[in-house]
Amino acid sequence: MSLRDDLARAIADARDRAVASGTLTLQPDASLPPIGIERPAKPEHGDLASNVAMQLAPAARSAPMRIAEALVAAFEPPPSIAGVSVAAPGFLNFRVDPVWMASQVGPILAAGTDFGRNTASEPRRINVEFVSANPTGPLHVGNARGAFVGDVLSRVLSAVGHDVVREYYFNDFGAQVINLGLSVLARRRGDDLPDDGYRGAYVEDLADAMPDELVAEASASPDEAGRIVGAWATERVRAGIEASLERLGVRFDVWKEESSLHDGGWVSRSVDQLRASGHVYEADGATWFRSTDFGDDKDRVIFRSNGLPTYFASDIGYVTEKLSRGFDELIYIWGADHHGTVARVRNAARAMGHDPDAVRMLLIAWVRFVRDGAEIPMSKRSGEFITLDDVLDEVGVDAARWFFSSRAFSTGIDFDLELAKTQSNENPVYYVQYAHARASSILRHAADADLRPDPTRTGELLAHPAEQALVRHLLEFPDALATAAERRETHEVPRYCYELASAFSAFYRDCKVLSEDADLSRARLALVDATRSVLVNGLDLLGIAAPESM
RNA sequence: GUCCCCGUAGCUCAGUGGACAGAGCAACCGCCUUCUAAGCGGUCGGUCGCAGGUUCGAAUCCUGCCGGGGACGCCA
Repeated sequence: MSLRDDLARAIADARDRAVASGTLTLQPDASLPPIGIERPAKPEHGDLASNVAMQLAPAARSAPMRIAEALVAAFEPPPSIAGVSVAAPGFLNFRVDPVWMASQVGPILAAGTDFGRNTASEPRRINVEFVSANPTGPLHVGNARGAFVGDVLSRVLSAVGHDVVREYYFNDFGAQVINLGLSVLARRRGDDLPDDGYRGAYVEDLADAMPDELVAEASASPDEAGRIVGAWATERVRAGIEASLERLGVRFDVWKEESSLHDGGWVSRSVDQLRASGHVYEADGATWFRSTDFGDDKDRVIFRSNGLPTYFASDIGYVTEKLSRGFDELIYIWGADHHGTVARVRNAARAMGHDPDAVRMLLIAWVRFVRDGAEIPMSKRSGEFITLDDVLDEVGVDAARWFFSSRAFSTGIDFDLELAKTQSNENPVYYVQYAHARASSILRHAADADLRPDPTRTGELLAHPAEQALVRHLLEFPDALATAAERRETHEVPRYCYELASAFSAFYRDCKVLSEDADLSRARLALVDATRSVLVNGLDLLGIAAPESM
C-alpha cells in the first residue's frame, strides 16, 4: 500500500462520511470521480495535493471551496499525514508527517529488490512481441528503438506482477527469403543481382561464407536454389541477430517461426473458423476477410489468386496461436509503418470471438537518423544502412538504452549520430550511475570505519529538508513503476531515476553522512543504502548497469 | 483524396483538465584542504504551430486551418 493509495482511501472515507452526515450532498445519479493525488509543483502547497473537491463540484452542485471544507471536516488522517489545508480554488493540500516519512527508510531497505513490485491489482498473462525484424539482414539502428522499448516494457510489466512472455516473430516463409537466397547465390557466382535483390556488405559476407556443398546443391536443382540458399542464409543472419540482441541485453523467451503457423495448421483452422462465422468470401480467385464488417475501409485478402497466403493470413493464424497459449493480453510492438495492418488484425481477432482490447498494437514512431544535418537512409535492399552494432560501438549500450526508453514511443525523434557521440559523456544516464557509485563509495568508507547502517531511529533523526525530500522520492518509486506499467510507456522510469539521483545529490551536498555523531551517521547510512537499493531497482528496469565506482 | 502520429526554450524531449509551463544539452558566471567536481549553485532562454469552441479552469478536450512524418497493393 503506497502513500498515495493510503491518502486516496482516507479522502474517499471522508467524502462518504460527509455525505452520510449531510454536510455534503451529491446528486442521486452522479458518478463519483476517481480521487486524484498529485505532487504540487510548489513546496509551499504541501507534499501531496488533491483536486477532488473541484472534481466533485458538478455532482454536488456546490462551490469547490465549500466541498473542500466539508471534506476536511470529515477527514481522519492516516498515520502518514500530519496536516491538511484548503487552497483556492478548492485544492486539498496535505503535509506528510516528517517522523513517519523518515521512519519509512527501514521498510524500504527491508523490501530490497521487492520494493515497489507486484502492485498490479489484476496480474495478467501478457505476450510482448517485439523486434521481429525480417531475417534478411543484420539489425540496423532503426530496429533499436523497438528492441529497447519492448525490453524495458517487458521488465516493467513483469515487475508489477504480470506474467510476461517475450516473443520474436521470425519470418522464414515469404518470398523475401528466396530473394535473399538468390541474391547471395548470384554474388557467390559473380552473376548480376536480381532486380530487387539485396545488396550491402553482409550479402557479400554471406556469399563468401557459403560452403561449396551448398553451392553444388543449389546448382543441382535450379528451381529450388533460392529456397535452399535462403534457408541457409536466414539461419545465419538469425544467429547474427541473436548475437546483436544479446549484446543489447535483450532476451526472448520464444522465437516463433512464421512457417510453423502454416505447418501447424493455425492459419487454415483460423480461416475455417472465420469462414464458418461468415466473415470470409471468395472473389476474383482470391480469399477475402470481410474486414469492412468491423469498420475497416476495405476487405483484406487472405489467400491470393495464385493460392499463396498473404502476411495477413499468417497474422490471423498467429493471433489464434498466441491466444491458445492462455494470454490475457497480446502486445505487438510495431513500427509506425505497420499502422495500416492494425485494424485488420484486431478485426480478425474480434471476428473469431476474441476481445479486441486484448490485442494491442503499440506503434513505435520513426527515428530519423541524422549525421551533420542530413538524414541517413535505412534500406536493406539498397544496402545503405548503419548497423546497430556500429552505433553501439560509438555511443555505448547504456547511453542508447537510456536515450530510447526516455522518449514516449509515439513521438518521432531525431537521432544525430555526431551529437550522440559528443553528448554521450554528458548523457543523464551517467548522472544516475554516478549517484549510485557515490552511494556505494560512502557505504565502503563506513564499512572501513566499522559503521553499519541502522534504520531503527531514522524517524527521529532524519528531519533535515534534504533528508525528507530524499525519502519522499524513494516512496514515489512504486507509483512511478505502476504508472509506467498502466500506460504501457517506458519513459516514466528514466525520469524517476533522474529525479531520485538529483534528490540524492542535494542530500549529499547538505548532509555529511559520516560524522562525529555515530547515531546520526548510522541513520544517514541507512538512507544512503535505501537510495542505493532503489537506484538499483530503477536501473534494473532499464537494463542499465549500476556500477559500484566510476 | 482518406486515415494515424507529431508540432512546447537555440537543440533533444517531458507535461494525457488544475495553482506563476519543466528537465537535459548548448551558452554565460561562480564553487574542489572536507564521504567521488561524471558533482553543486546561479544566469540566459517559451505569444505551448495558428484561429475558434467547450469548461470555474485548456499545452492537455472538440472543430477548422498551416507545417513535418507515416500508412493507404492479391509488396514485404
